[in-house]
Amino acid sequence: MTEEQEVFLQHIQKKGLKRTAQRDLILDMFLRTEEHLSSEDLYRLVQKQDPTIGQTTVYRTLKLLTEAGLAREVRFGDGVTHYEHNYKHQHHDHMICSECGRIIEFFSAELEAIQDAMAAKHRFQVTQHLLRIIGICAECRRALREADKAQALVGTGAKQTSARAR
Amino acid sequence: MTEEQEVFLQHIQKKGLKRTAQRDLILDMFLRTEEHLSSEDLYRLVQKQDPTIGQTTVYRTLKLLTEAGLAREVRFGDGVTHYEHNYKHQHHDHMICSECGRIIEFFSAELEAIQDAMAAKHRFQVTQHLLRIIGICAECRRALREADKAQALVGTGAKQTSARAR
DNA sequence: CTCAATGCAAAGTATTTGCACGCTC
DNA sequence: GAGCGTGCAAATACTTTGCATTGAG
Repeated sequence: MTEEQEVFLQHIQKKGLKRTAQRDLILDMFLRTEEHLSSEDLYRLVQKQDPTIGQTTVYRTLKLLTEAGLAREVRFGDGVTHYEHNYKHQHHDHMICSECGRIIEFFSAELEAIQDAMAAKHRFQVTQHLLRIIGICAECRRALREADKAQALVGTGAKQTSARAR
Repeated sequence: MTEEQEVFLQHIQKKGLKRTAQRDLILDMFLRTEEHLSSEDLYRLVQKQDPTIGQTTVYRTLKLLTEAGLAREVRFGDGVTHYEHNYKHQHHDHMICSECGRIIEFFSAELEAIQDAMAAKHRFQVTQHLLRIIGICAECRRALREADKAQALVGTGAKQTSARAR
């Protein structure tokens, strides 16, 4: 039994809820995945193990995991709620590449400190914070540069877009 | 004709689009409002001036304003897209009170600098960034403290929620 | 006179809820 | 056994799309 499972059980019991095979499986699949999962993603993973499980249960269980402090909701702005590990995981922020969708996690103690200072200045009691940097990752930048180079060699006036919208 | 209207017209023309009474009105109402508007909010405002205008047009025009650089999409995580002024407005971030929904805008040059430094470290080219601090604002904190105090005086075991969910 | 814009209704997404049945505690 | 949990379908909330009509350039 992992520490996370302990935490989950304790939360379950404290709230007078029940342990079920579905919840166990969903937690298990969630823990195995070190990525940002949407409910849909997790649903698909869980389905492979037990096709009878319902989408609704995954939604509900993710809420439960969030309450228990095991998961954290992250919204990247595409209308889908993603979840990531939150138990004994240091808080971190995200850079999102608008070209390839890659997500880079990073952490800066300075950043955290300044955020806290700003909050204190407004006598605002922080519950959580979320920082999202959107832009173009190193690889996509290189790819784009090469595309432009190729383009320059062709030297025609043909309109080709080297940058794409998301 | 304000500068913003110029910008809008230029964008319209550059893209071979057309100027319409609806677009003018929507832009006008948007400019008059120094708040974070959802499409729904703006729709209601615009309706007062011209009840024949459709929700769809407001959605479409807000996208247009965003393209033109006049508006900026902000998602606070409640599933609704909000828009705020973006033309010659300094970038700023938000603290959101989970009790009353109040939104406090703030800016920190240090914060911006560190974000840029973090991005540079990952050779990530920043397009935009978004920082959201969620917590409890000064007023709600005070209200909650007072509620707790009153509660303590009563001294009963009666369950009263001093904190509310959103 | 052409093509974009509009408004409506319908379709899409993502998520939540009502409900009858099944399973923990 | 009592009540929570489950899966389904339906509902909801926000946003986008198809389409016929209207209107700008």
